[in-house]
Amino acid sequence: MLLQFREEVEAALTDALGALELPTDDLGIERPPEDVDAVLASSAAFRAAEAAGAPPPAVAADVAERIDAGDYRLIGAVVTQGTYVNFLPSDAYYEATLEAAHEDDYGRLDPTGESVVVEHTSANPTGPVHVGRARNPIIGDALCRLLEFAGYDVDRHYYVNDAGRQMAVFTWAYETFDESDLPDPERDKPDYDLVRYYREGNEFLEEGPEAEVEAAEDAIQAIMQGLEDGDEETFERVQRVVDQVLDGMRATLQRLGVEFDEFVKETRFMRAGETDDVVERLRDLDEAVYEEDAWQLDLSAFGIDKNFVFLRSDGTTLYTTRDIAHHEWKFDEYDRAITVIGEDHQLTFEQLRRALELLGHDTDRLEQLFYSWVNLPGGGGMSTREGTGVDLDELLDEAVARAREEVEARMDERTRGDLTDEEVERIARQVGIGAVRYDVVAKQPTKAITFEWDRALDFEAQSAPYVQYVHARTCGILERAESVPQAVDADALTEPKAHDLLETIARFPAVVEEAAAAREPHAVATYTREFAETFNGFYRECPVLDEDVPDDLREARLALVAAARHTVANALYLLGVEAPESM
RNA sequence: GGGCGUGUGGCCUAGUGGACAGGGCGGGAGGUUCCUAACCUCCCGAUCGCGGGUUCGAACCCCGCCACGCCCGCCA
Repeated sequence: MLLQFREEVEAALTDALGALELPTDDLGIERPPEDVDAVLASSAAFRAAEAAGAPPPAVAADVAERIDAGDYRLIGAVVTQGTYVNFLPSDAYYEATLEAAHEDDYGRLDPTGESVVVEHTSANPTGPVHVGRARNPIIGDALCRLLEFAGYDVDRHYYVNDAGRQMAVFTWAYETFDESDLPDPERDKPDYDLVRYYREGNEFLEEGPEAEVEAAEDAIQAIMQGLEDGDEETFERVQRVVDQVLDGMRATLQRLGVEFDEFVKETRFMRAGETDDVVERLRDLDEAVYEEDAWQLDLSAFGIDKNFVFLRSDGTTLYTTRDIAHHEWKFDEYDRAITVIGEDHQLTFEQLRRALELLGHDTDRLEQLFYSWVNLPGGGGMSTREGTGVDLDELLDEAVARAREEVEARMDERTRGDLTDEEVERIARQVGIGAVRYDVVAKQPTKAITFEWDRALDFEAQSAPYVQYVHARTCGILERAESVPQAVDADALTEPKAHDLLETIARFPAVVEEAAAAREPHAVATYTREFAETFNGFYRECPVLDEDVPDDLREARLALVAAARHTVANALYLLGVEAPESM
């Protein structure tokens, strides 16, 4: 309802400033500090003071004077506080909020008619997903949920790098080494099984006897050439490895609640000839240069000193060359393309963007969301090839185990019956996985983070369980009440804490709109925290089911709790954090 | 050396031009015969990396510097 309130405030301010012959280009609408009793405020008087030839507070008073709250449905009163013009809500504002949030899908915005493909994760199918990469699926999936909720038509893609040198090495290693020479897999999953060959192969290439390494390089080269030439048998050999590893990785991502609409393989753009076509067109560009037997693009006009090599001297293409074909396909199929990608790919992505621009594409349709790496304490990075780091499976196991301990520790203090084993397991899973996702999604992606068990799995305040607990509380109340009233009178809700809660609920659709527009899922996490705090304030001061509560008040408070439940459930959904009905 | 990013109490973090910088962790003091205490209340604690500039007003914009991260491969 805040969105509608804002529209009224805009209209009111525009009219008032216009009537006073003051500029209306910057209305200065903002959200006031917590202790100010207004939904929105305007700081326009600061800037209008000079034009008005009067001190700012006097201008604010004039503006407020000009606005008749009675002309508006949602604005209850307009008051000044110093230079600020504050807009207070009407009874109808609370009424309308309660009514809107009665719906299960409260906060969902109207379809925009715009299609967008979000590519995220896209980790090379070389082995188990580790924590260093875990930011990508978590941020990417939250972004997808957010955009979809905000009315976009979203497709989720995982781009599979199945054609690079890495995969050629992997395929060669898989076909060359014998399982009996490898260590036992860390888990009974195909990605853990196969990564042993990949690691063994890389080690061999680095430290093996020179002559044998040379022979291996020939074999690897043959695989790459086979892919480039569209050789079916080579494709199948590589796919045998790729598909197995991918199955394992997909299973891990599924534990996190992350799923995709499509796994797009880069070989697809080689088989049908799109990549060759891209090479042709790049070669025809004025910026194309042929140096040291390789075709390159001179991007110095864009401030990129490093030449972008798009065709190796051996005639094979590079990752980014294939990615150009991939993105041309995205441009054909979707209105917008967003890629969630590690900051270490910034230069490559810039080269991709510029190349696409030179090929005549409108690259404003291409967006990227960079996140920085997760490091290990002590400064080490995580590498699949070297086998360093913490596997995502390991993190999730540990998270659930710690959550289980927490649930069991709280069993003794429970005032309401024991939990069954299934319930303990369900809560542990929801809380453990939720804590991991929340911890990652709540932070700005550009900030570097260092992985620490205790911090990642802290179930105290400002974590998923804190918010999940609020959801469980709403469910607890509603379950006991048995029925939620259909039509209620919001006028019965007079306490400040009830109004605070309604105002916070009213903000939700605006939070969705702004977070989606800015591509900032973490803003939703910030909101859930504020929401939980506000709900707990209401919970403390406004009993719902107490015998002393009169019927009409009880009904109104029940409706408010139902509205709160829909809001927090949807907010958690956007973050990919499950909303337990009890915990 | 160049490019991109980050710098907010002891630690983590929100806040991209406006009302005393908001939370959490930690430390201290309290709260439950009452809808789930994974909760709440109060207290302790900040030269918003440093220096300049723009502005009525700067954590936020501009310039310089410092620190840290990432990139600068015919890898992905």
